[in-house]
Amino acid sequence: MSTPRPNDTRHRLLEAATSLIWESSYGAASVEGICQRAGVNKGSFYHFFPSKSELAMAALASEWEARKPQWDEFFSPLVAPLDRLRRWHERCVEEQVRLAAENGFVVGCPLFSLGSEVGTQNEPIRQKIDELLGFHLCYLESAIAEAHARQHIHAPNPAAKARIVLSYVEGQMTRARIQNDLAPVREIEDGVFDILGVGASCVH
Amino acid sequence: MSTPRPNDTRHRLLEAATSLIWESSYGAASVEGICQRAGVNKGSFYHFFPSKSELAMAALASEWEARKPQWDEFFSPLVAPLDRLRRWHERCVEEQVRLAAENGFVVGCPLFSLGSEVGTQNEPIRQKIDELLGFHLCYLESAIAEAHARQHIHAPNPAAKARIVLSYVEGQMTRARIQNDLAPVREIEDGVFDILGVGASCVH
DNA sequence: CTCTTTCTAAACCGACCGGTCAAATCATTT
DNA sequence: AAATGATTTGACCGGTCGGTTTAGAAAGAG
Repeated sequence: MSTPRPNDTRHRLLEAATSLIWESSYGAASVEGICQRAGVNKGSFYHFFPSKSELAMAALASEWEARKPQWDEFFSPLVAPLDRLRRWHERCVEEQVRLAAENGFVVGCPLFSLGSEVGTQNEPIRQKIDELLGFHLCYLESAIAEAHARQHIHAPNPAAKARIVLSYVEGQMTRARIQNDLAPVREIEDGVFDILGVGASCVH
Repeated sequence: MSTPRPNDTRHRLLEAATSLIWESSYGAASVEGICQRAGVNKGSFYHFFPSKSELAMAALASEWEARKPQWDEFFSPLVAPLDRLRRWHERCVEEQVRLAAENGFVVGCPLFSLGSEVGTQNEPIRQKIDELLGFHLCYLESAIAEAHARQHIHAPNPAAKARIVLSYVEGQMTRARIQNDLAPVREIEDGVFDILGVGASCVH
């Protein structure tokens, strides 16, 4: 009859951590602050997570788990390879616009922000982010390889091209955060297609 | 007769802050730690700088002041435009190799690391980094525009191309930090020339 | 030499940090 | 109803945070 809510507190903590770290930074997001946003006492925090860094890792894993289905959808083989990139970018812009409106400033990509912050300080988190970025790379490489196979673009080395595209995209996301301006996010699509050698007026 | 050393303490603080923030992060670099590395007491710190964030800004300004002559040299009009990029990249790799050996891990670009960490938290620092990244953009755009004018590459919109190259380069630098691997730094040159549409066996 | 300014030393501050704990409460099962 | 384990509470810990304070050393300037 009543709501089942299994592990509601744990879930709220994960969400609070995700949003707080995303908005500010790992160092600036205190355990106290995370608990406050989750409406939870600190004791409960340490009942579910052994430490702040373990929570961060769990939050990363949980975030990816929640996003993966959408990535699979965007990069579905049913979609033309270059359209996969278009839809994916479209979704990124939407999300950044929404978050910027909610928070008052552009937040960019949490993987890059968090990764470059704690990369030299916390090895487990570093590895986790490295793994997740590797997933991103896979999706990109797959689309690029298929676009090349169908001769939509010329990319004889899809893995190398995917690394270029990923670094460019993440660089733009981070520039957007640093400039506090959505423009770099919006121009990602043009930039990616420029990198892939697709004429601006080719499709769509 | 004795060493003149004007403002030696202030200078040591700037250097200590630069290296500590570069290696770890703004949040993780404490005032105490910075003073310790500089061999200075906290009282002296607050004699020269009103706050930690002001020190960070001064350190950024000082760093750029020290680096600018070299940038001007690398991007000198006497050098062929694409060679400017080559030498600049060469210097980046050297520096990252040295720092990685000194610190035990790849540090990447401090502007991006610091910028994405405090971008949403500290507006003055954000603006300062934005300004410095703007300088980088200018150097790149100039070289790209000239390479286009001399028909070494096709880049009818040098400003847009420069933004692509900068984001890619910074993205690779950050990936190097996150992966704790120098490979992304080393492949920047190939990536840049791929983006600029220069055939791999074109020059050099 | 003294006065004044610049700088350094070191103790000190309240706030907050990540993390702990024992007791209380809730939900299940028996 | 009793017992049991999972969950929640809020006070509490030592330590460190960014920053202040005050006394005095150094060093020119008159």
